Amino acid sequence: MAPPRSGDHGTSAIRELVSSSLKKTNKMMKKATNSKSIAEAASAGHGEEGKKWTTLVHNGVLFPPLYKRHGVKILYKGKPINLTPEQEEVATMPIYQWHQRVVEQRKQMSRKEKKALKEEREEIEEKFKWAIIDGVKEQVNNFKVEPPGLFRGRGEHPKMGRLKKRIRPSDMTINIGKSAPVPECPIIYGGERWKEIRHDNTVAWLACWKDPINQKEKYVKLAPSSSLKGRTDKEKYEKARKLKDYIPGIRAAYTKDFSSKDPLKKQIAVATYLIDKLALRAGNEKDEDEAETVGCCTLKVEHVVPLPPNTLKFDFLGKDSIRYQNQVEVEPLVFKAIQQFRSDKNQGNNADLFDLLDTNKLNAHLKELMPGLSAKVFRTYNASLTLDEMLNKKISKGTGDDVPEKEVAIICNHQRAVSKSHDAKMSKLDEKIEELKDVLNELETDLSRAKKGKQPESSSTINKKRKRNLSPEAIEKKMAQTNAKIEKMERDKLTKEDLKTVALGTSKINYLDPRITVAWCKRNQVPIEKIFTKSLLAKFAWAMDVDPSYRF
DNA sequence: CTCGTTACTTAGCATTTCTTGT
DNA sequence: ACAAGAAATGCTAAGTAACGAG
Repeated sequence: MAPPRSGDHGTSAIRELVSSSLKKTNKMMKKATNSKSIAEAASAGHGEEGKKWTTLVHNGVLFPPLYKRHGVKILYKGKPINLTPEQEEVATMPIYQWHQRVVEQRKQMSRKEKKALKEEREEIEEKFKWAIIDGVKEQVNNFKVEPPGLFRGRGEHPKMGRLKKRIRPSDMTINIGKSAPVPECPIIYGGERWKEIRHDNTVAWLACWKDPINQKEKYVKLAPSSSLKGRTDKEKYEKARKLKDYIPGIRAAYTKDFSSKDPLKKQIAVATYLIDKLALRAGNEKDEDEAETVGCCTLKVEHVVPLPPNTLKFDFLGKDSIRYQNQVEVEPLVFKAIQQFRSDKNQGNNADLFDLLDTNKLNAHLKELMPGLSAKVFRTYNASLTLDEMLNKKISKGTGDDVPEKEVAIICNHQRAVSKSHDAKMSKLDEKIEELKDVLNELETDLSRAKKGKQPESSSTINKKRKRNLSPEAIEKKMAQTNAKIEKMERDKLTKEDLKTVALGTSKINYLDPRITVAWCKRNQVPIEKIFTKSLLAKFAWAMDVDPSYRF
């Protein structure tokens, strides 16, 4: 029997790293692995309800270096002002040129210096990088404490520009196994204590603190490659697959409720329809001091415009203030319902479209239809099912004409800003295509001359070198190659333009059941490394042994 | 039921690293 | 050997959703 789950996750490289650094923590390991049998017993059966681990050992978190004074004074009414270190630190944050200079200095450093600095950094980080959970050494995701700075936020955030203050050990709660040594507070904070020490094995976090900007709890957790994360990720996809079995019934139920006399039922039905059909997010209520964004339940009248006979025009800012614009034909009853919801509201455009509804009620209703169902499951279901269908309908593999993930990214509205260099890249491609076309023209002249047994002309502006006297066949072959190059570049150009605002990575990380991809690779003899990066391979280690016939 | 709290996933963009063409 | 460009990773903000107290 394999040691606890270490065999089915992590690359050999990771394992090598692990074993080399294990020596240092050998003592702790011993203690942790001694309870292995308990851990196995827990995970073999169902374990205790809500229990995430039995033993947990880690070294806490790594704080950023304290601020180092530079002593440059700022002028106020022409006079230099004395600043306290704290004031100077904040004053330095908005000074763009100063930061540019720091960046420039770093660039100037030689390769060697950079490497040395990096190694030094890695040595410090090594200690915090790992946790031992139920006897297995796993990577910690975010062991570096977020440094202080000026808060930007996304979109029109009311708190933009606020100072995000430094996090200290006294802000930090540590969660760790009862028998594990409590990590020491860093000495630079001279005798400061952790805020609290907990031994809560019903949660997956190693440390937490309150974000000073939004007063929300933030957590230090294990990396996506960990078996704990892998397990929950797999469960997410299994739940989405279960929805597949329930979906006919769910659709029948909400279709029936489109004409319900109970107004709440009717709103739930229409909202569920939109979440199912358009993969909208649930839409929790938001505070005044957050950017004004919406999801399904928080849509306003102005966000959904009915265009007769049965089209809805959506236009609103969703998560991260990303604009959702879409125009879709809907069921006539849904169209009518939306018209009615809109006209019911006499407060105008800013009124809630689903005024009787919130995510609590919606999810409570979904739970009645399928155990564990909530709004977000529909996004996973929709994305994964779409990919599965795309990959299995196209028999003509490897044409490379279309990116199957694009469809999914568009459904989920995963967008990205057009890169600064996009236009430059496109014109460069154009240039190269023009060059190749010139080459082609010249080859054509050469060909007709060669056919008549003449030497090629050597007056080319492109190629000053004297040409070889090639046979017509050889020239034709060259022409075909050049043509193929041009066509490839034209295709590249099209896809590049097509995908310039589409973020393909988000769905790959969060919505697409990796087993679909792995199985497809197995069926088509495509190495999985071509599709998943190193970190995705680690994250999806649990999916690698899937049967080639797997369907979502 | 509502509200604040808690714990977790999902997200785009900045930064770093790798690859490629010269 | 190197710079430019592409790809990968890192960072942390911004969501979802469950839960418990009143």
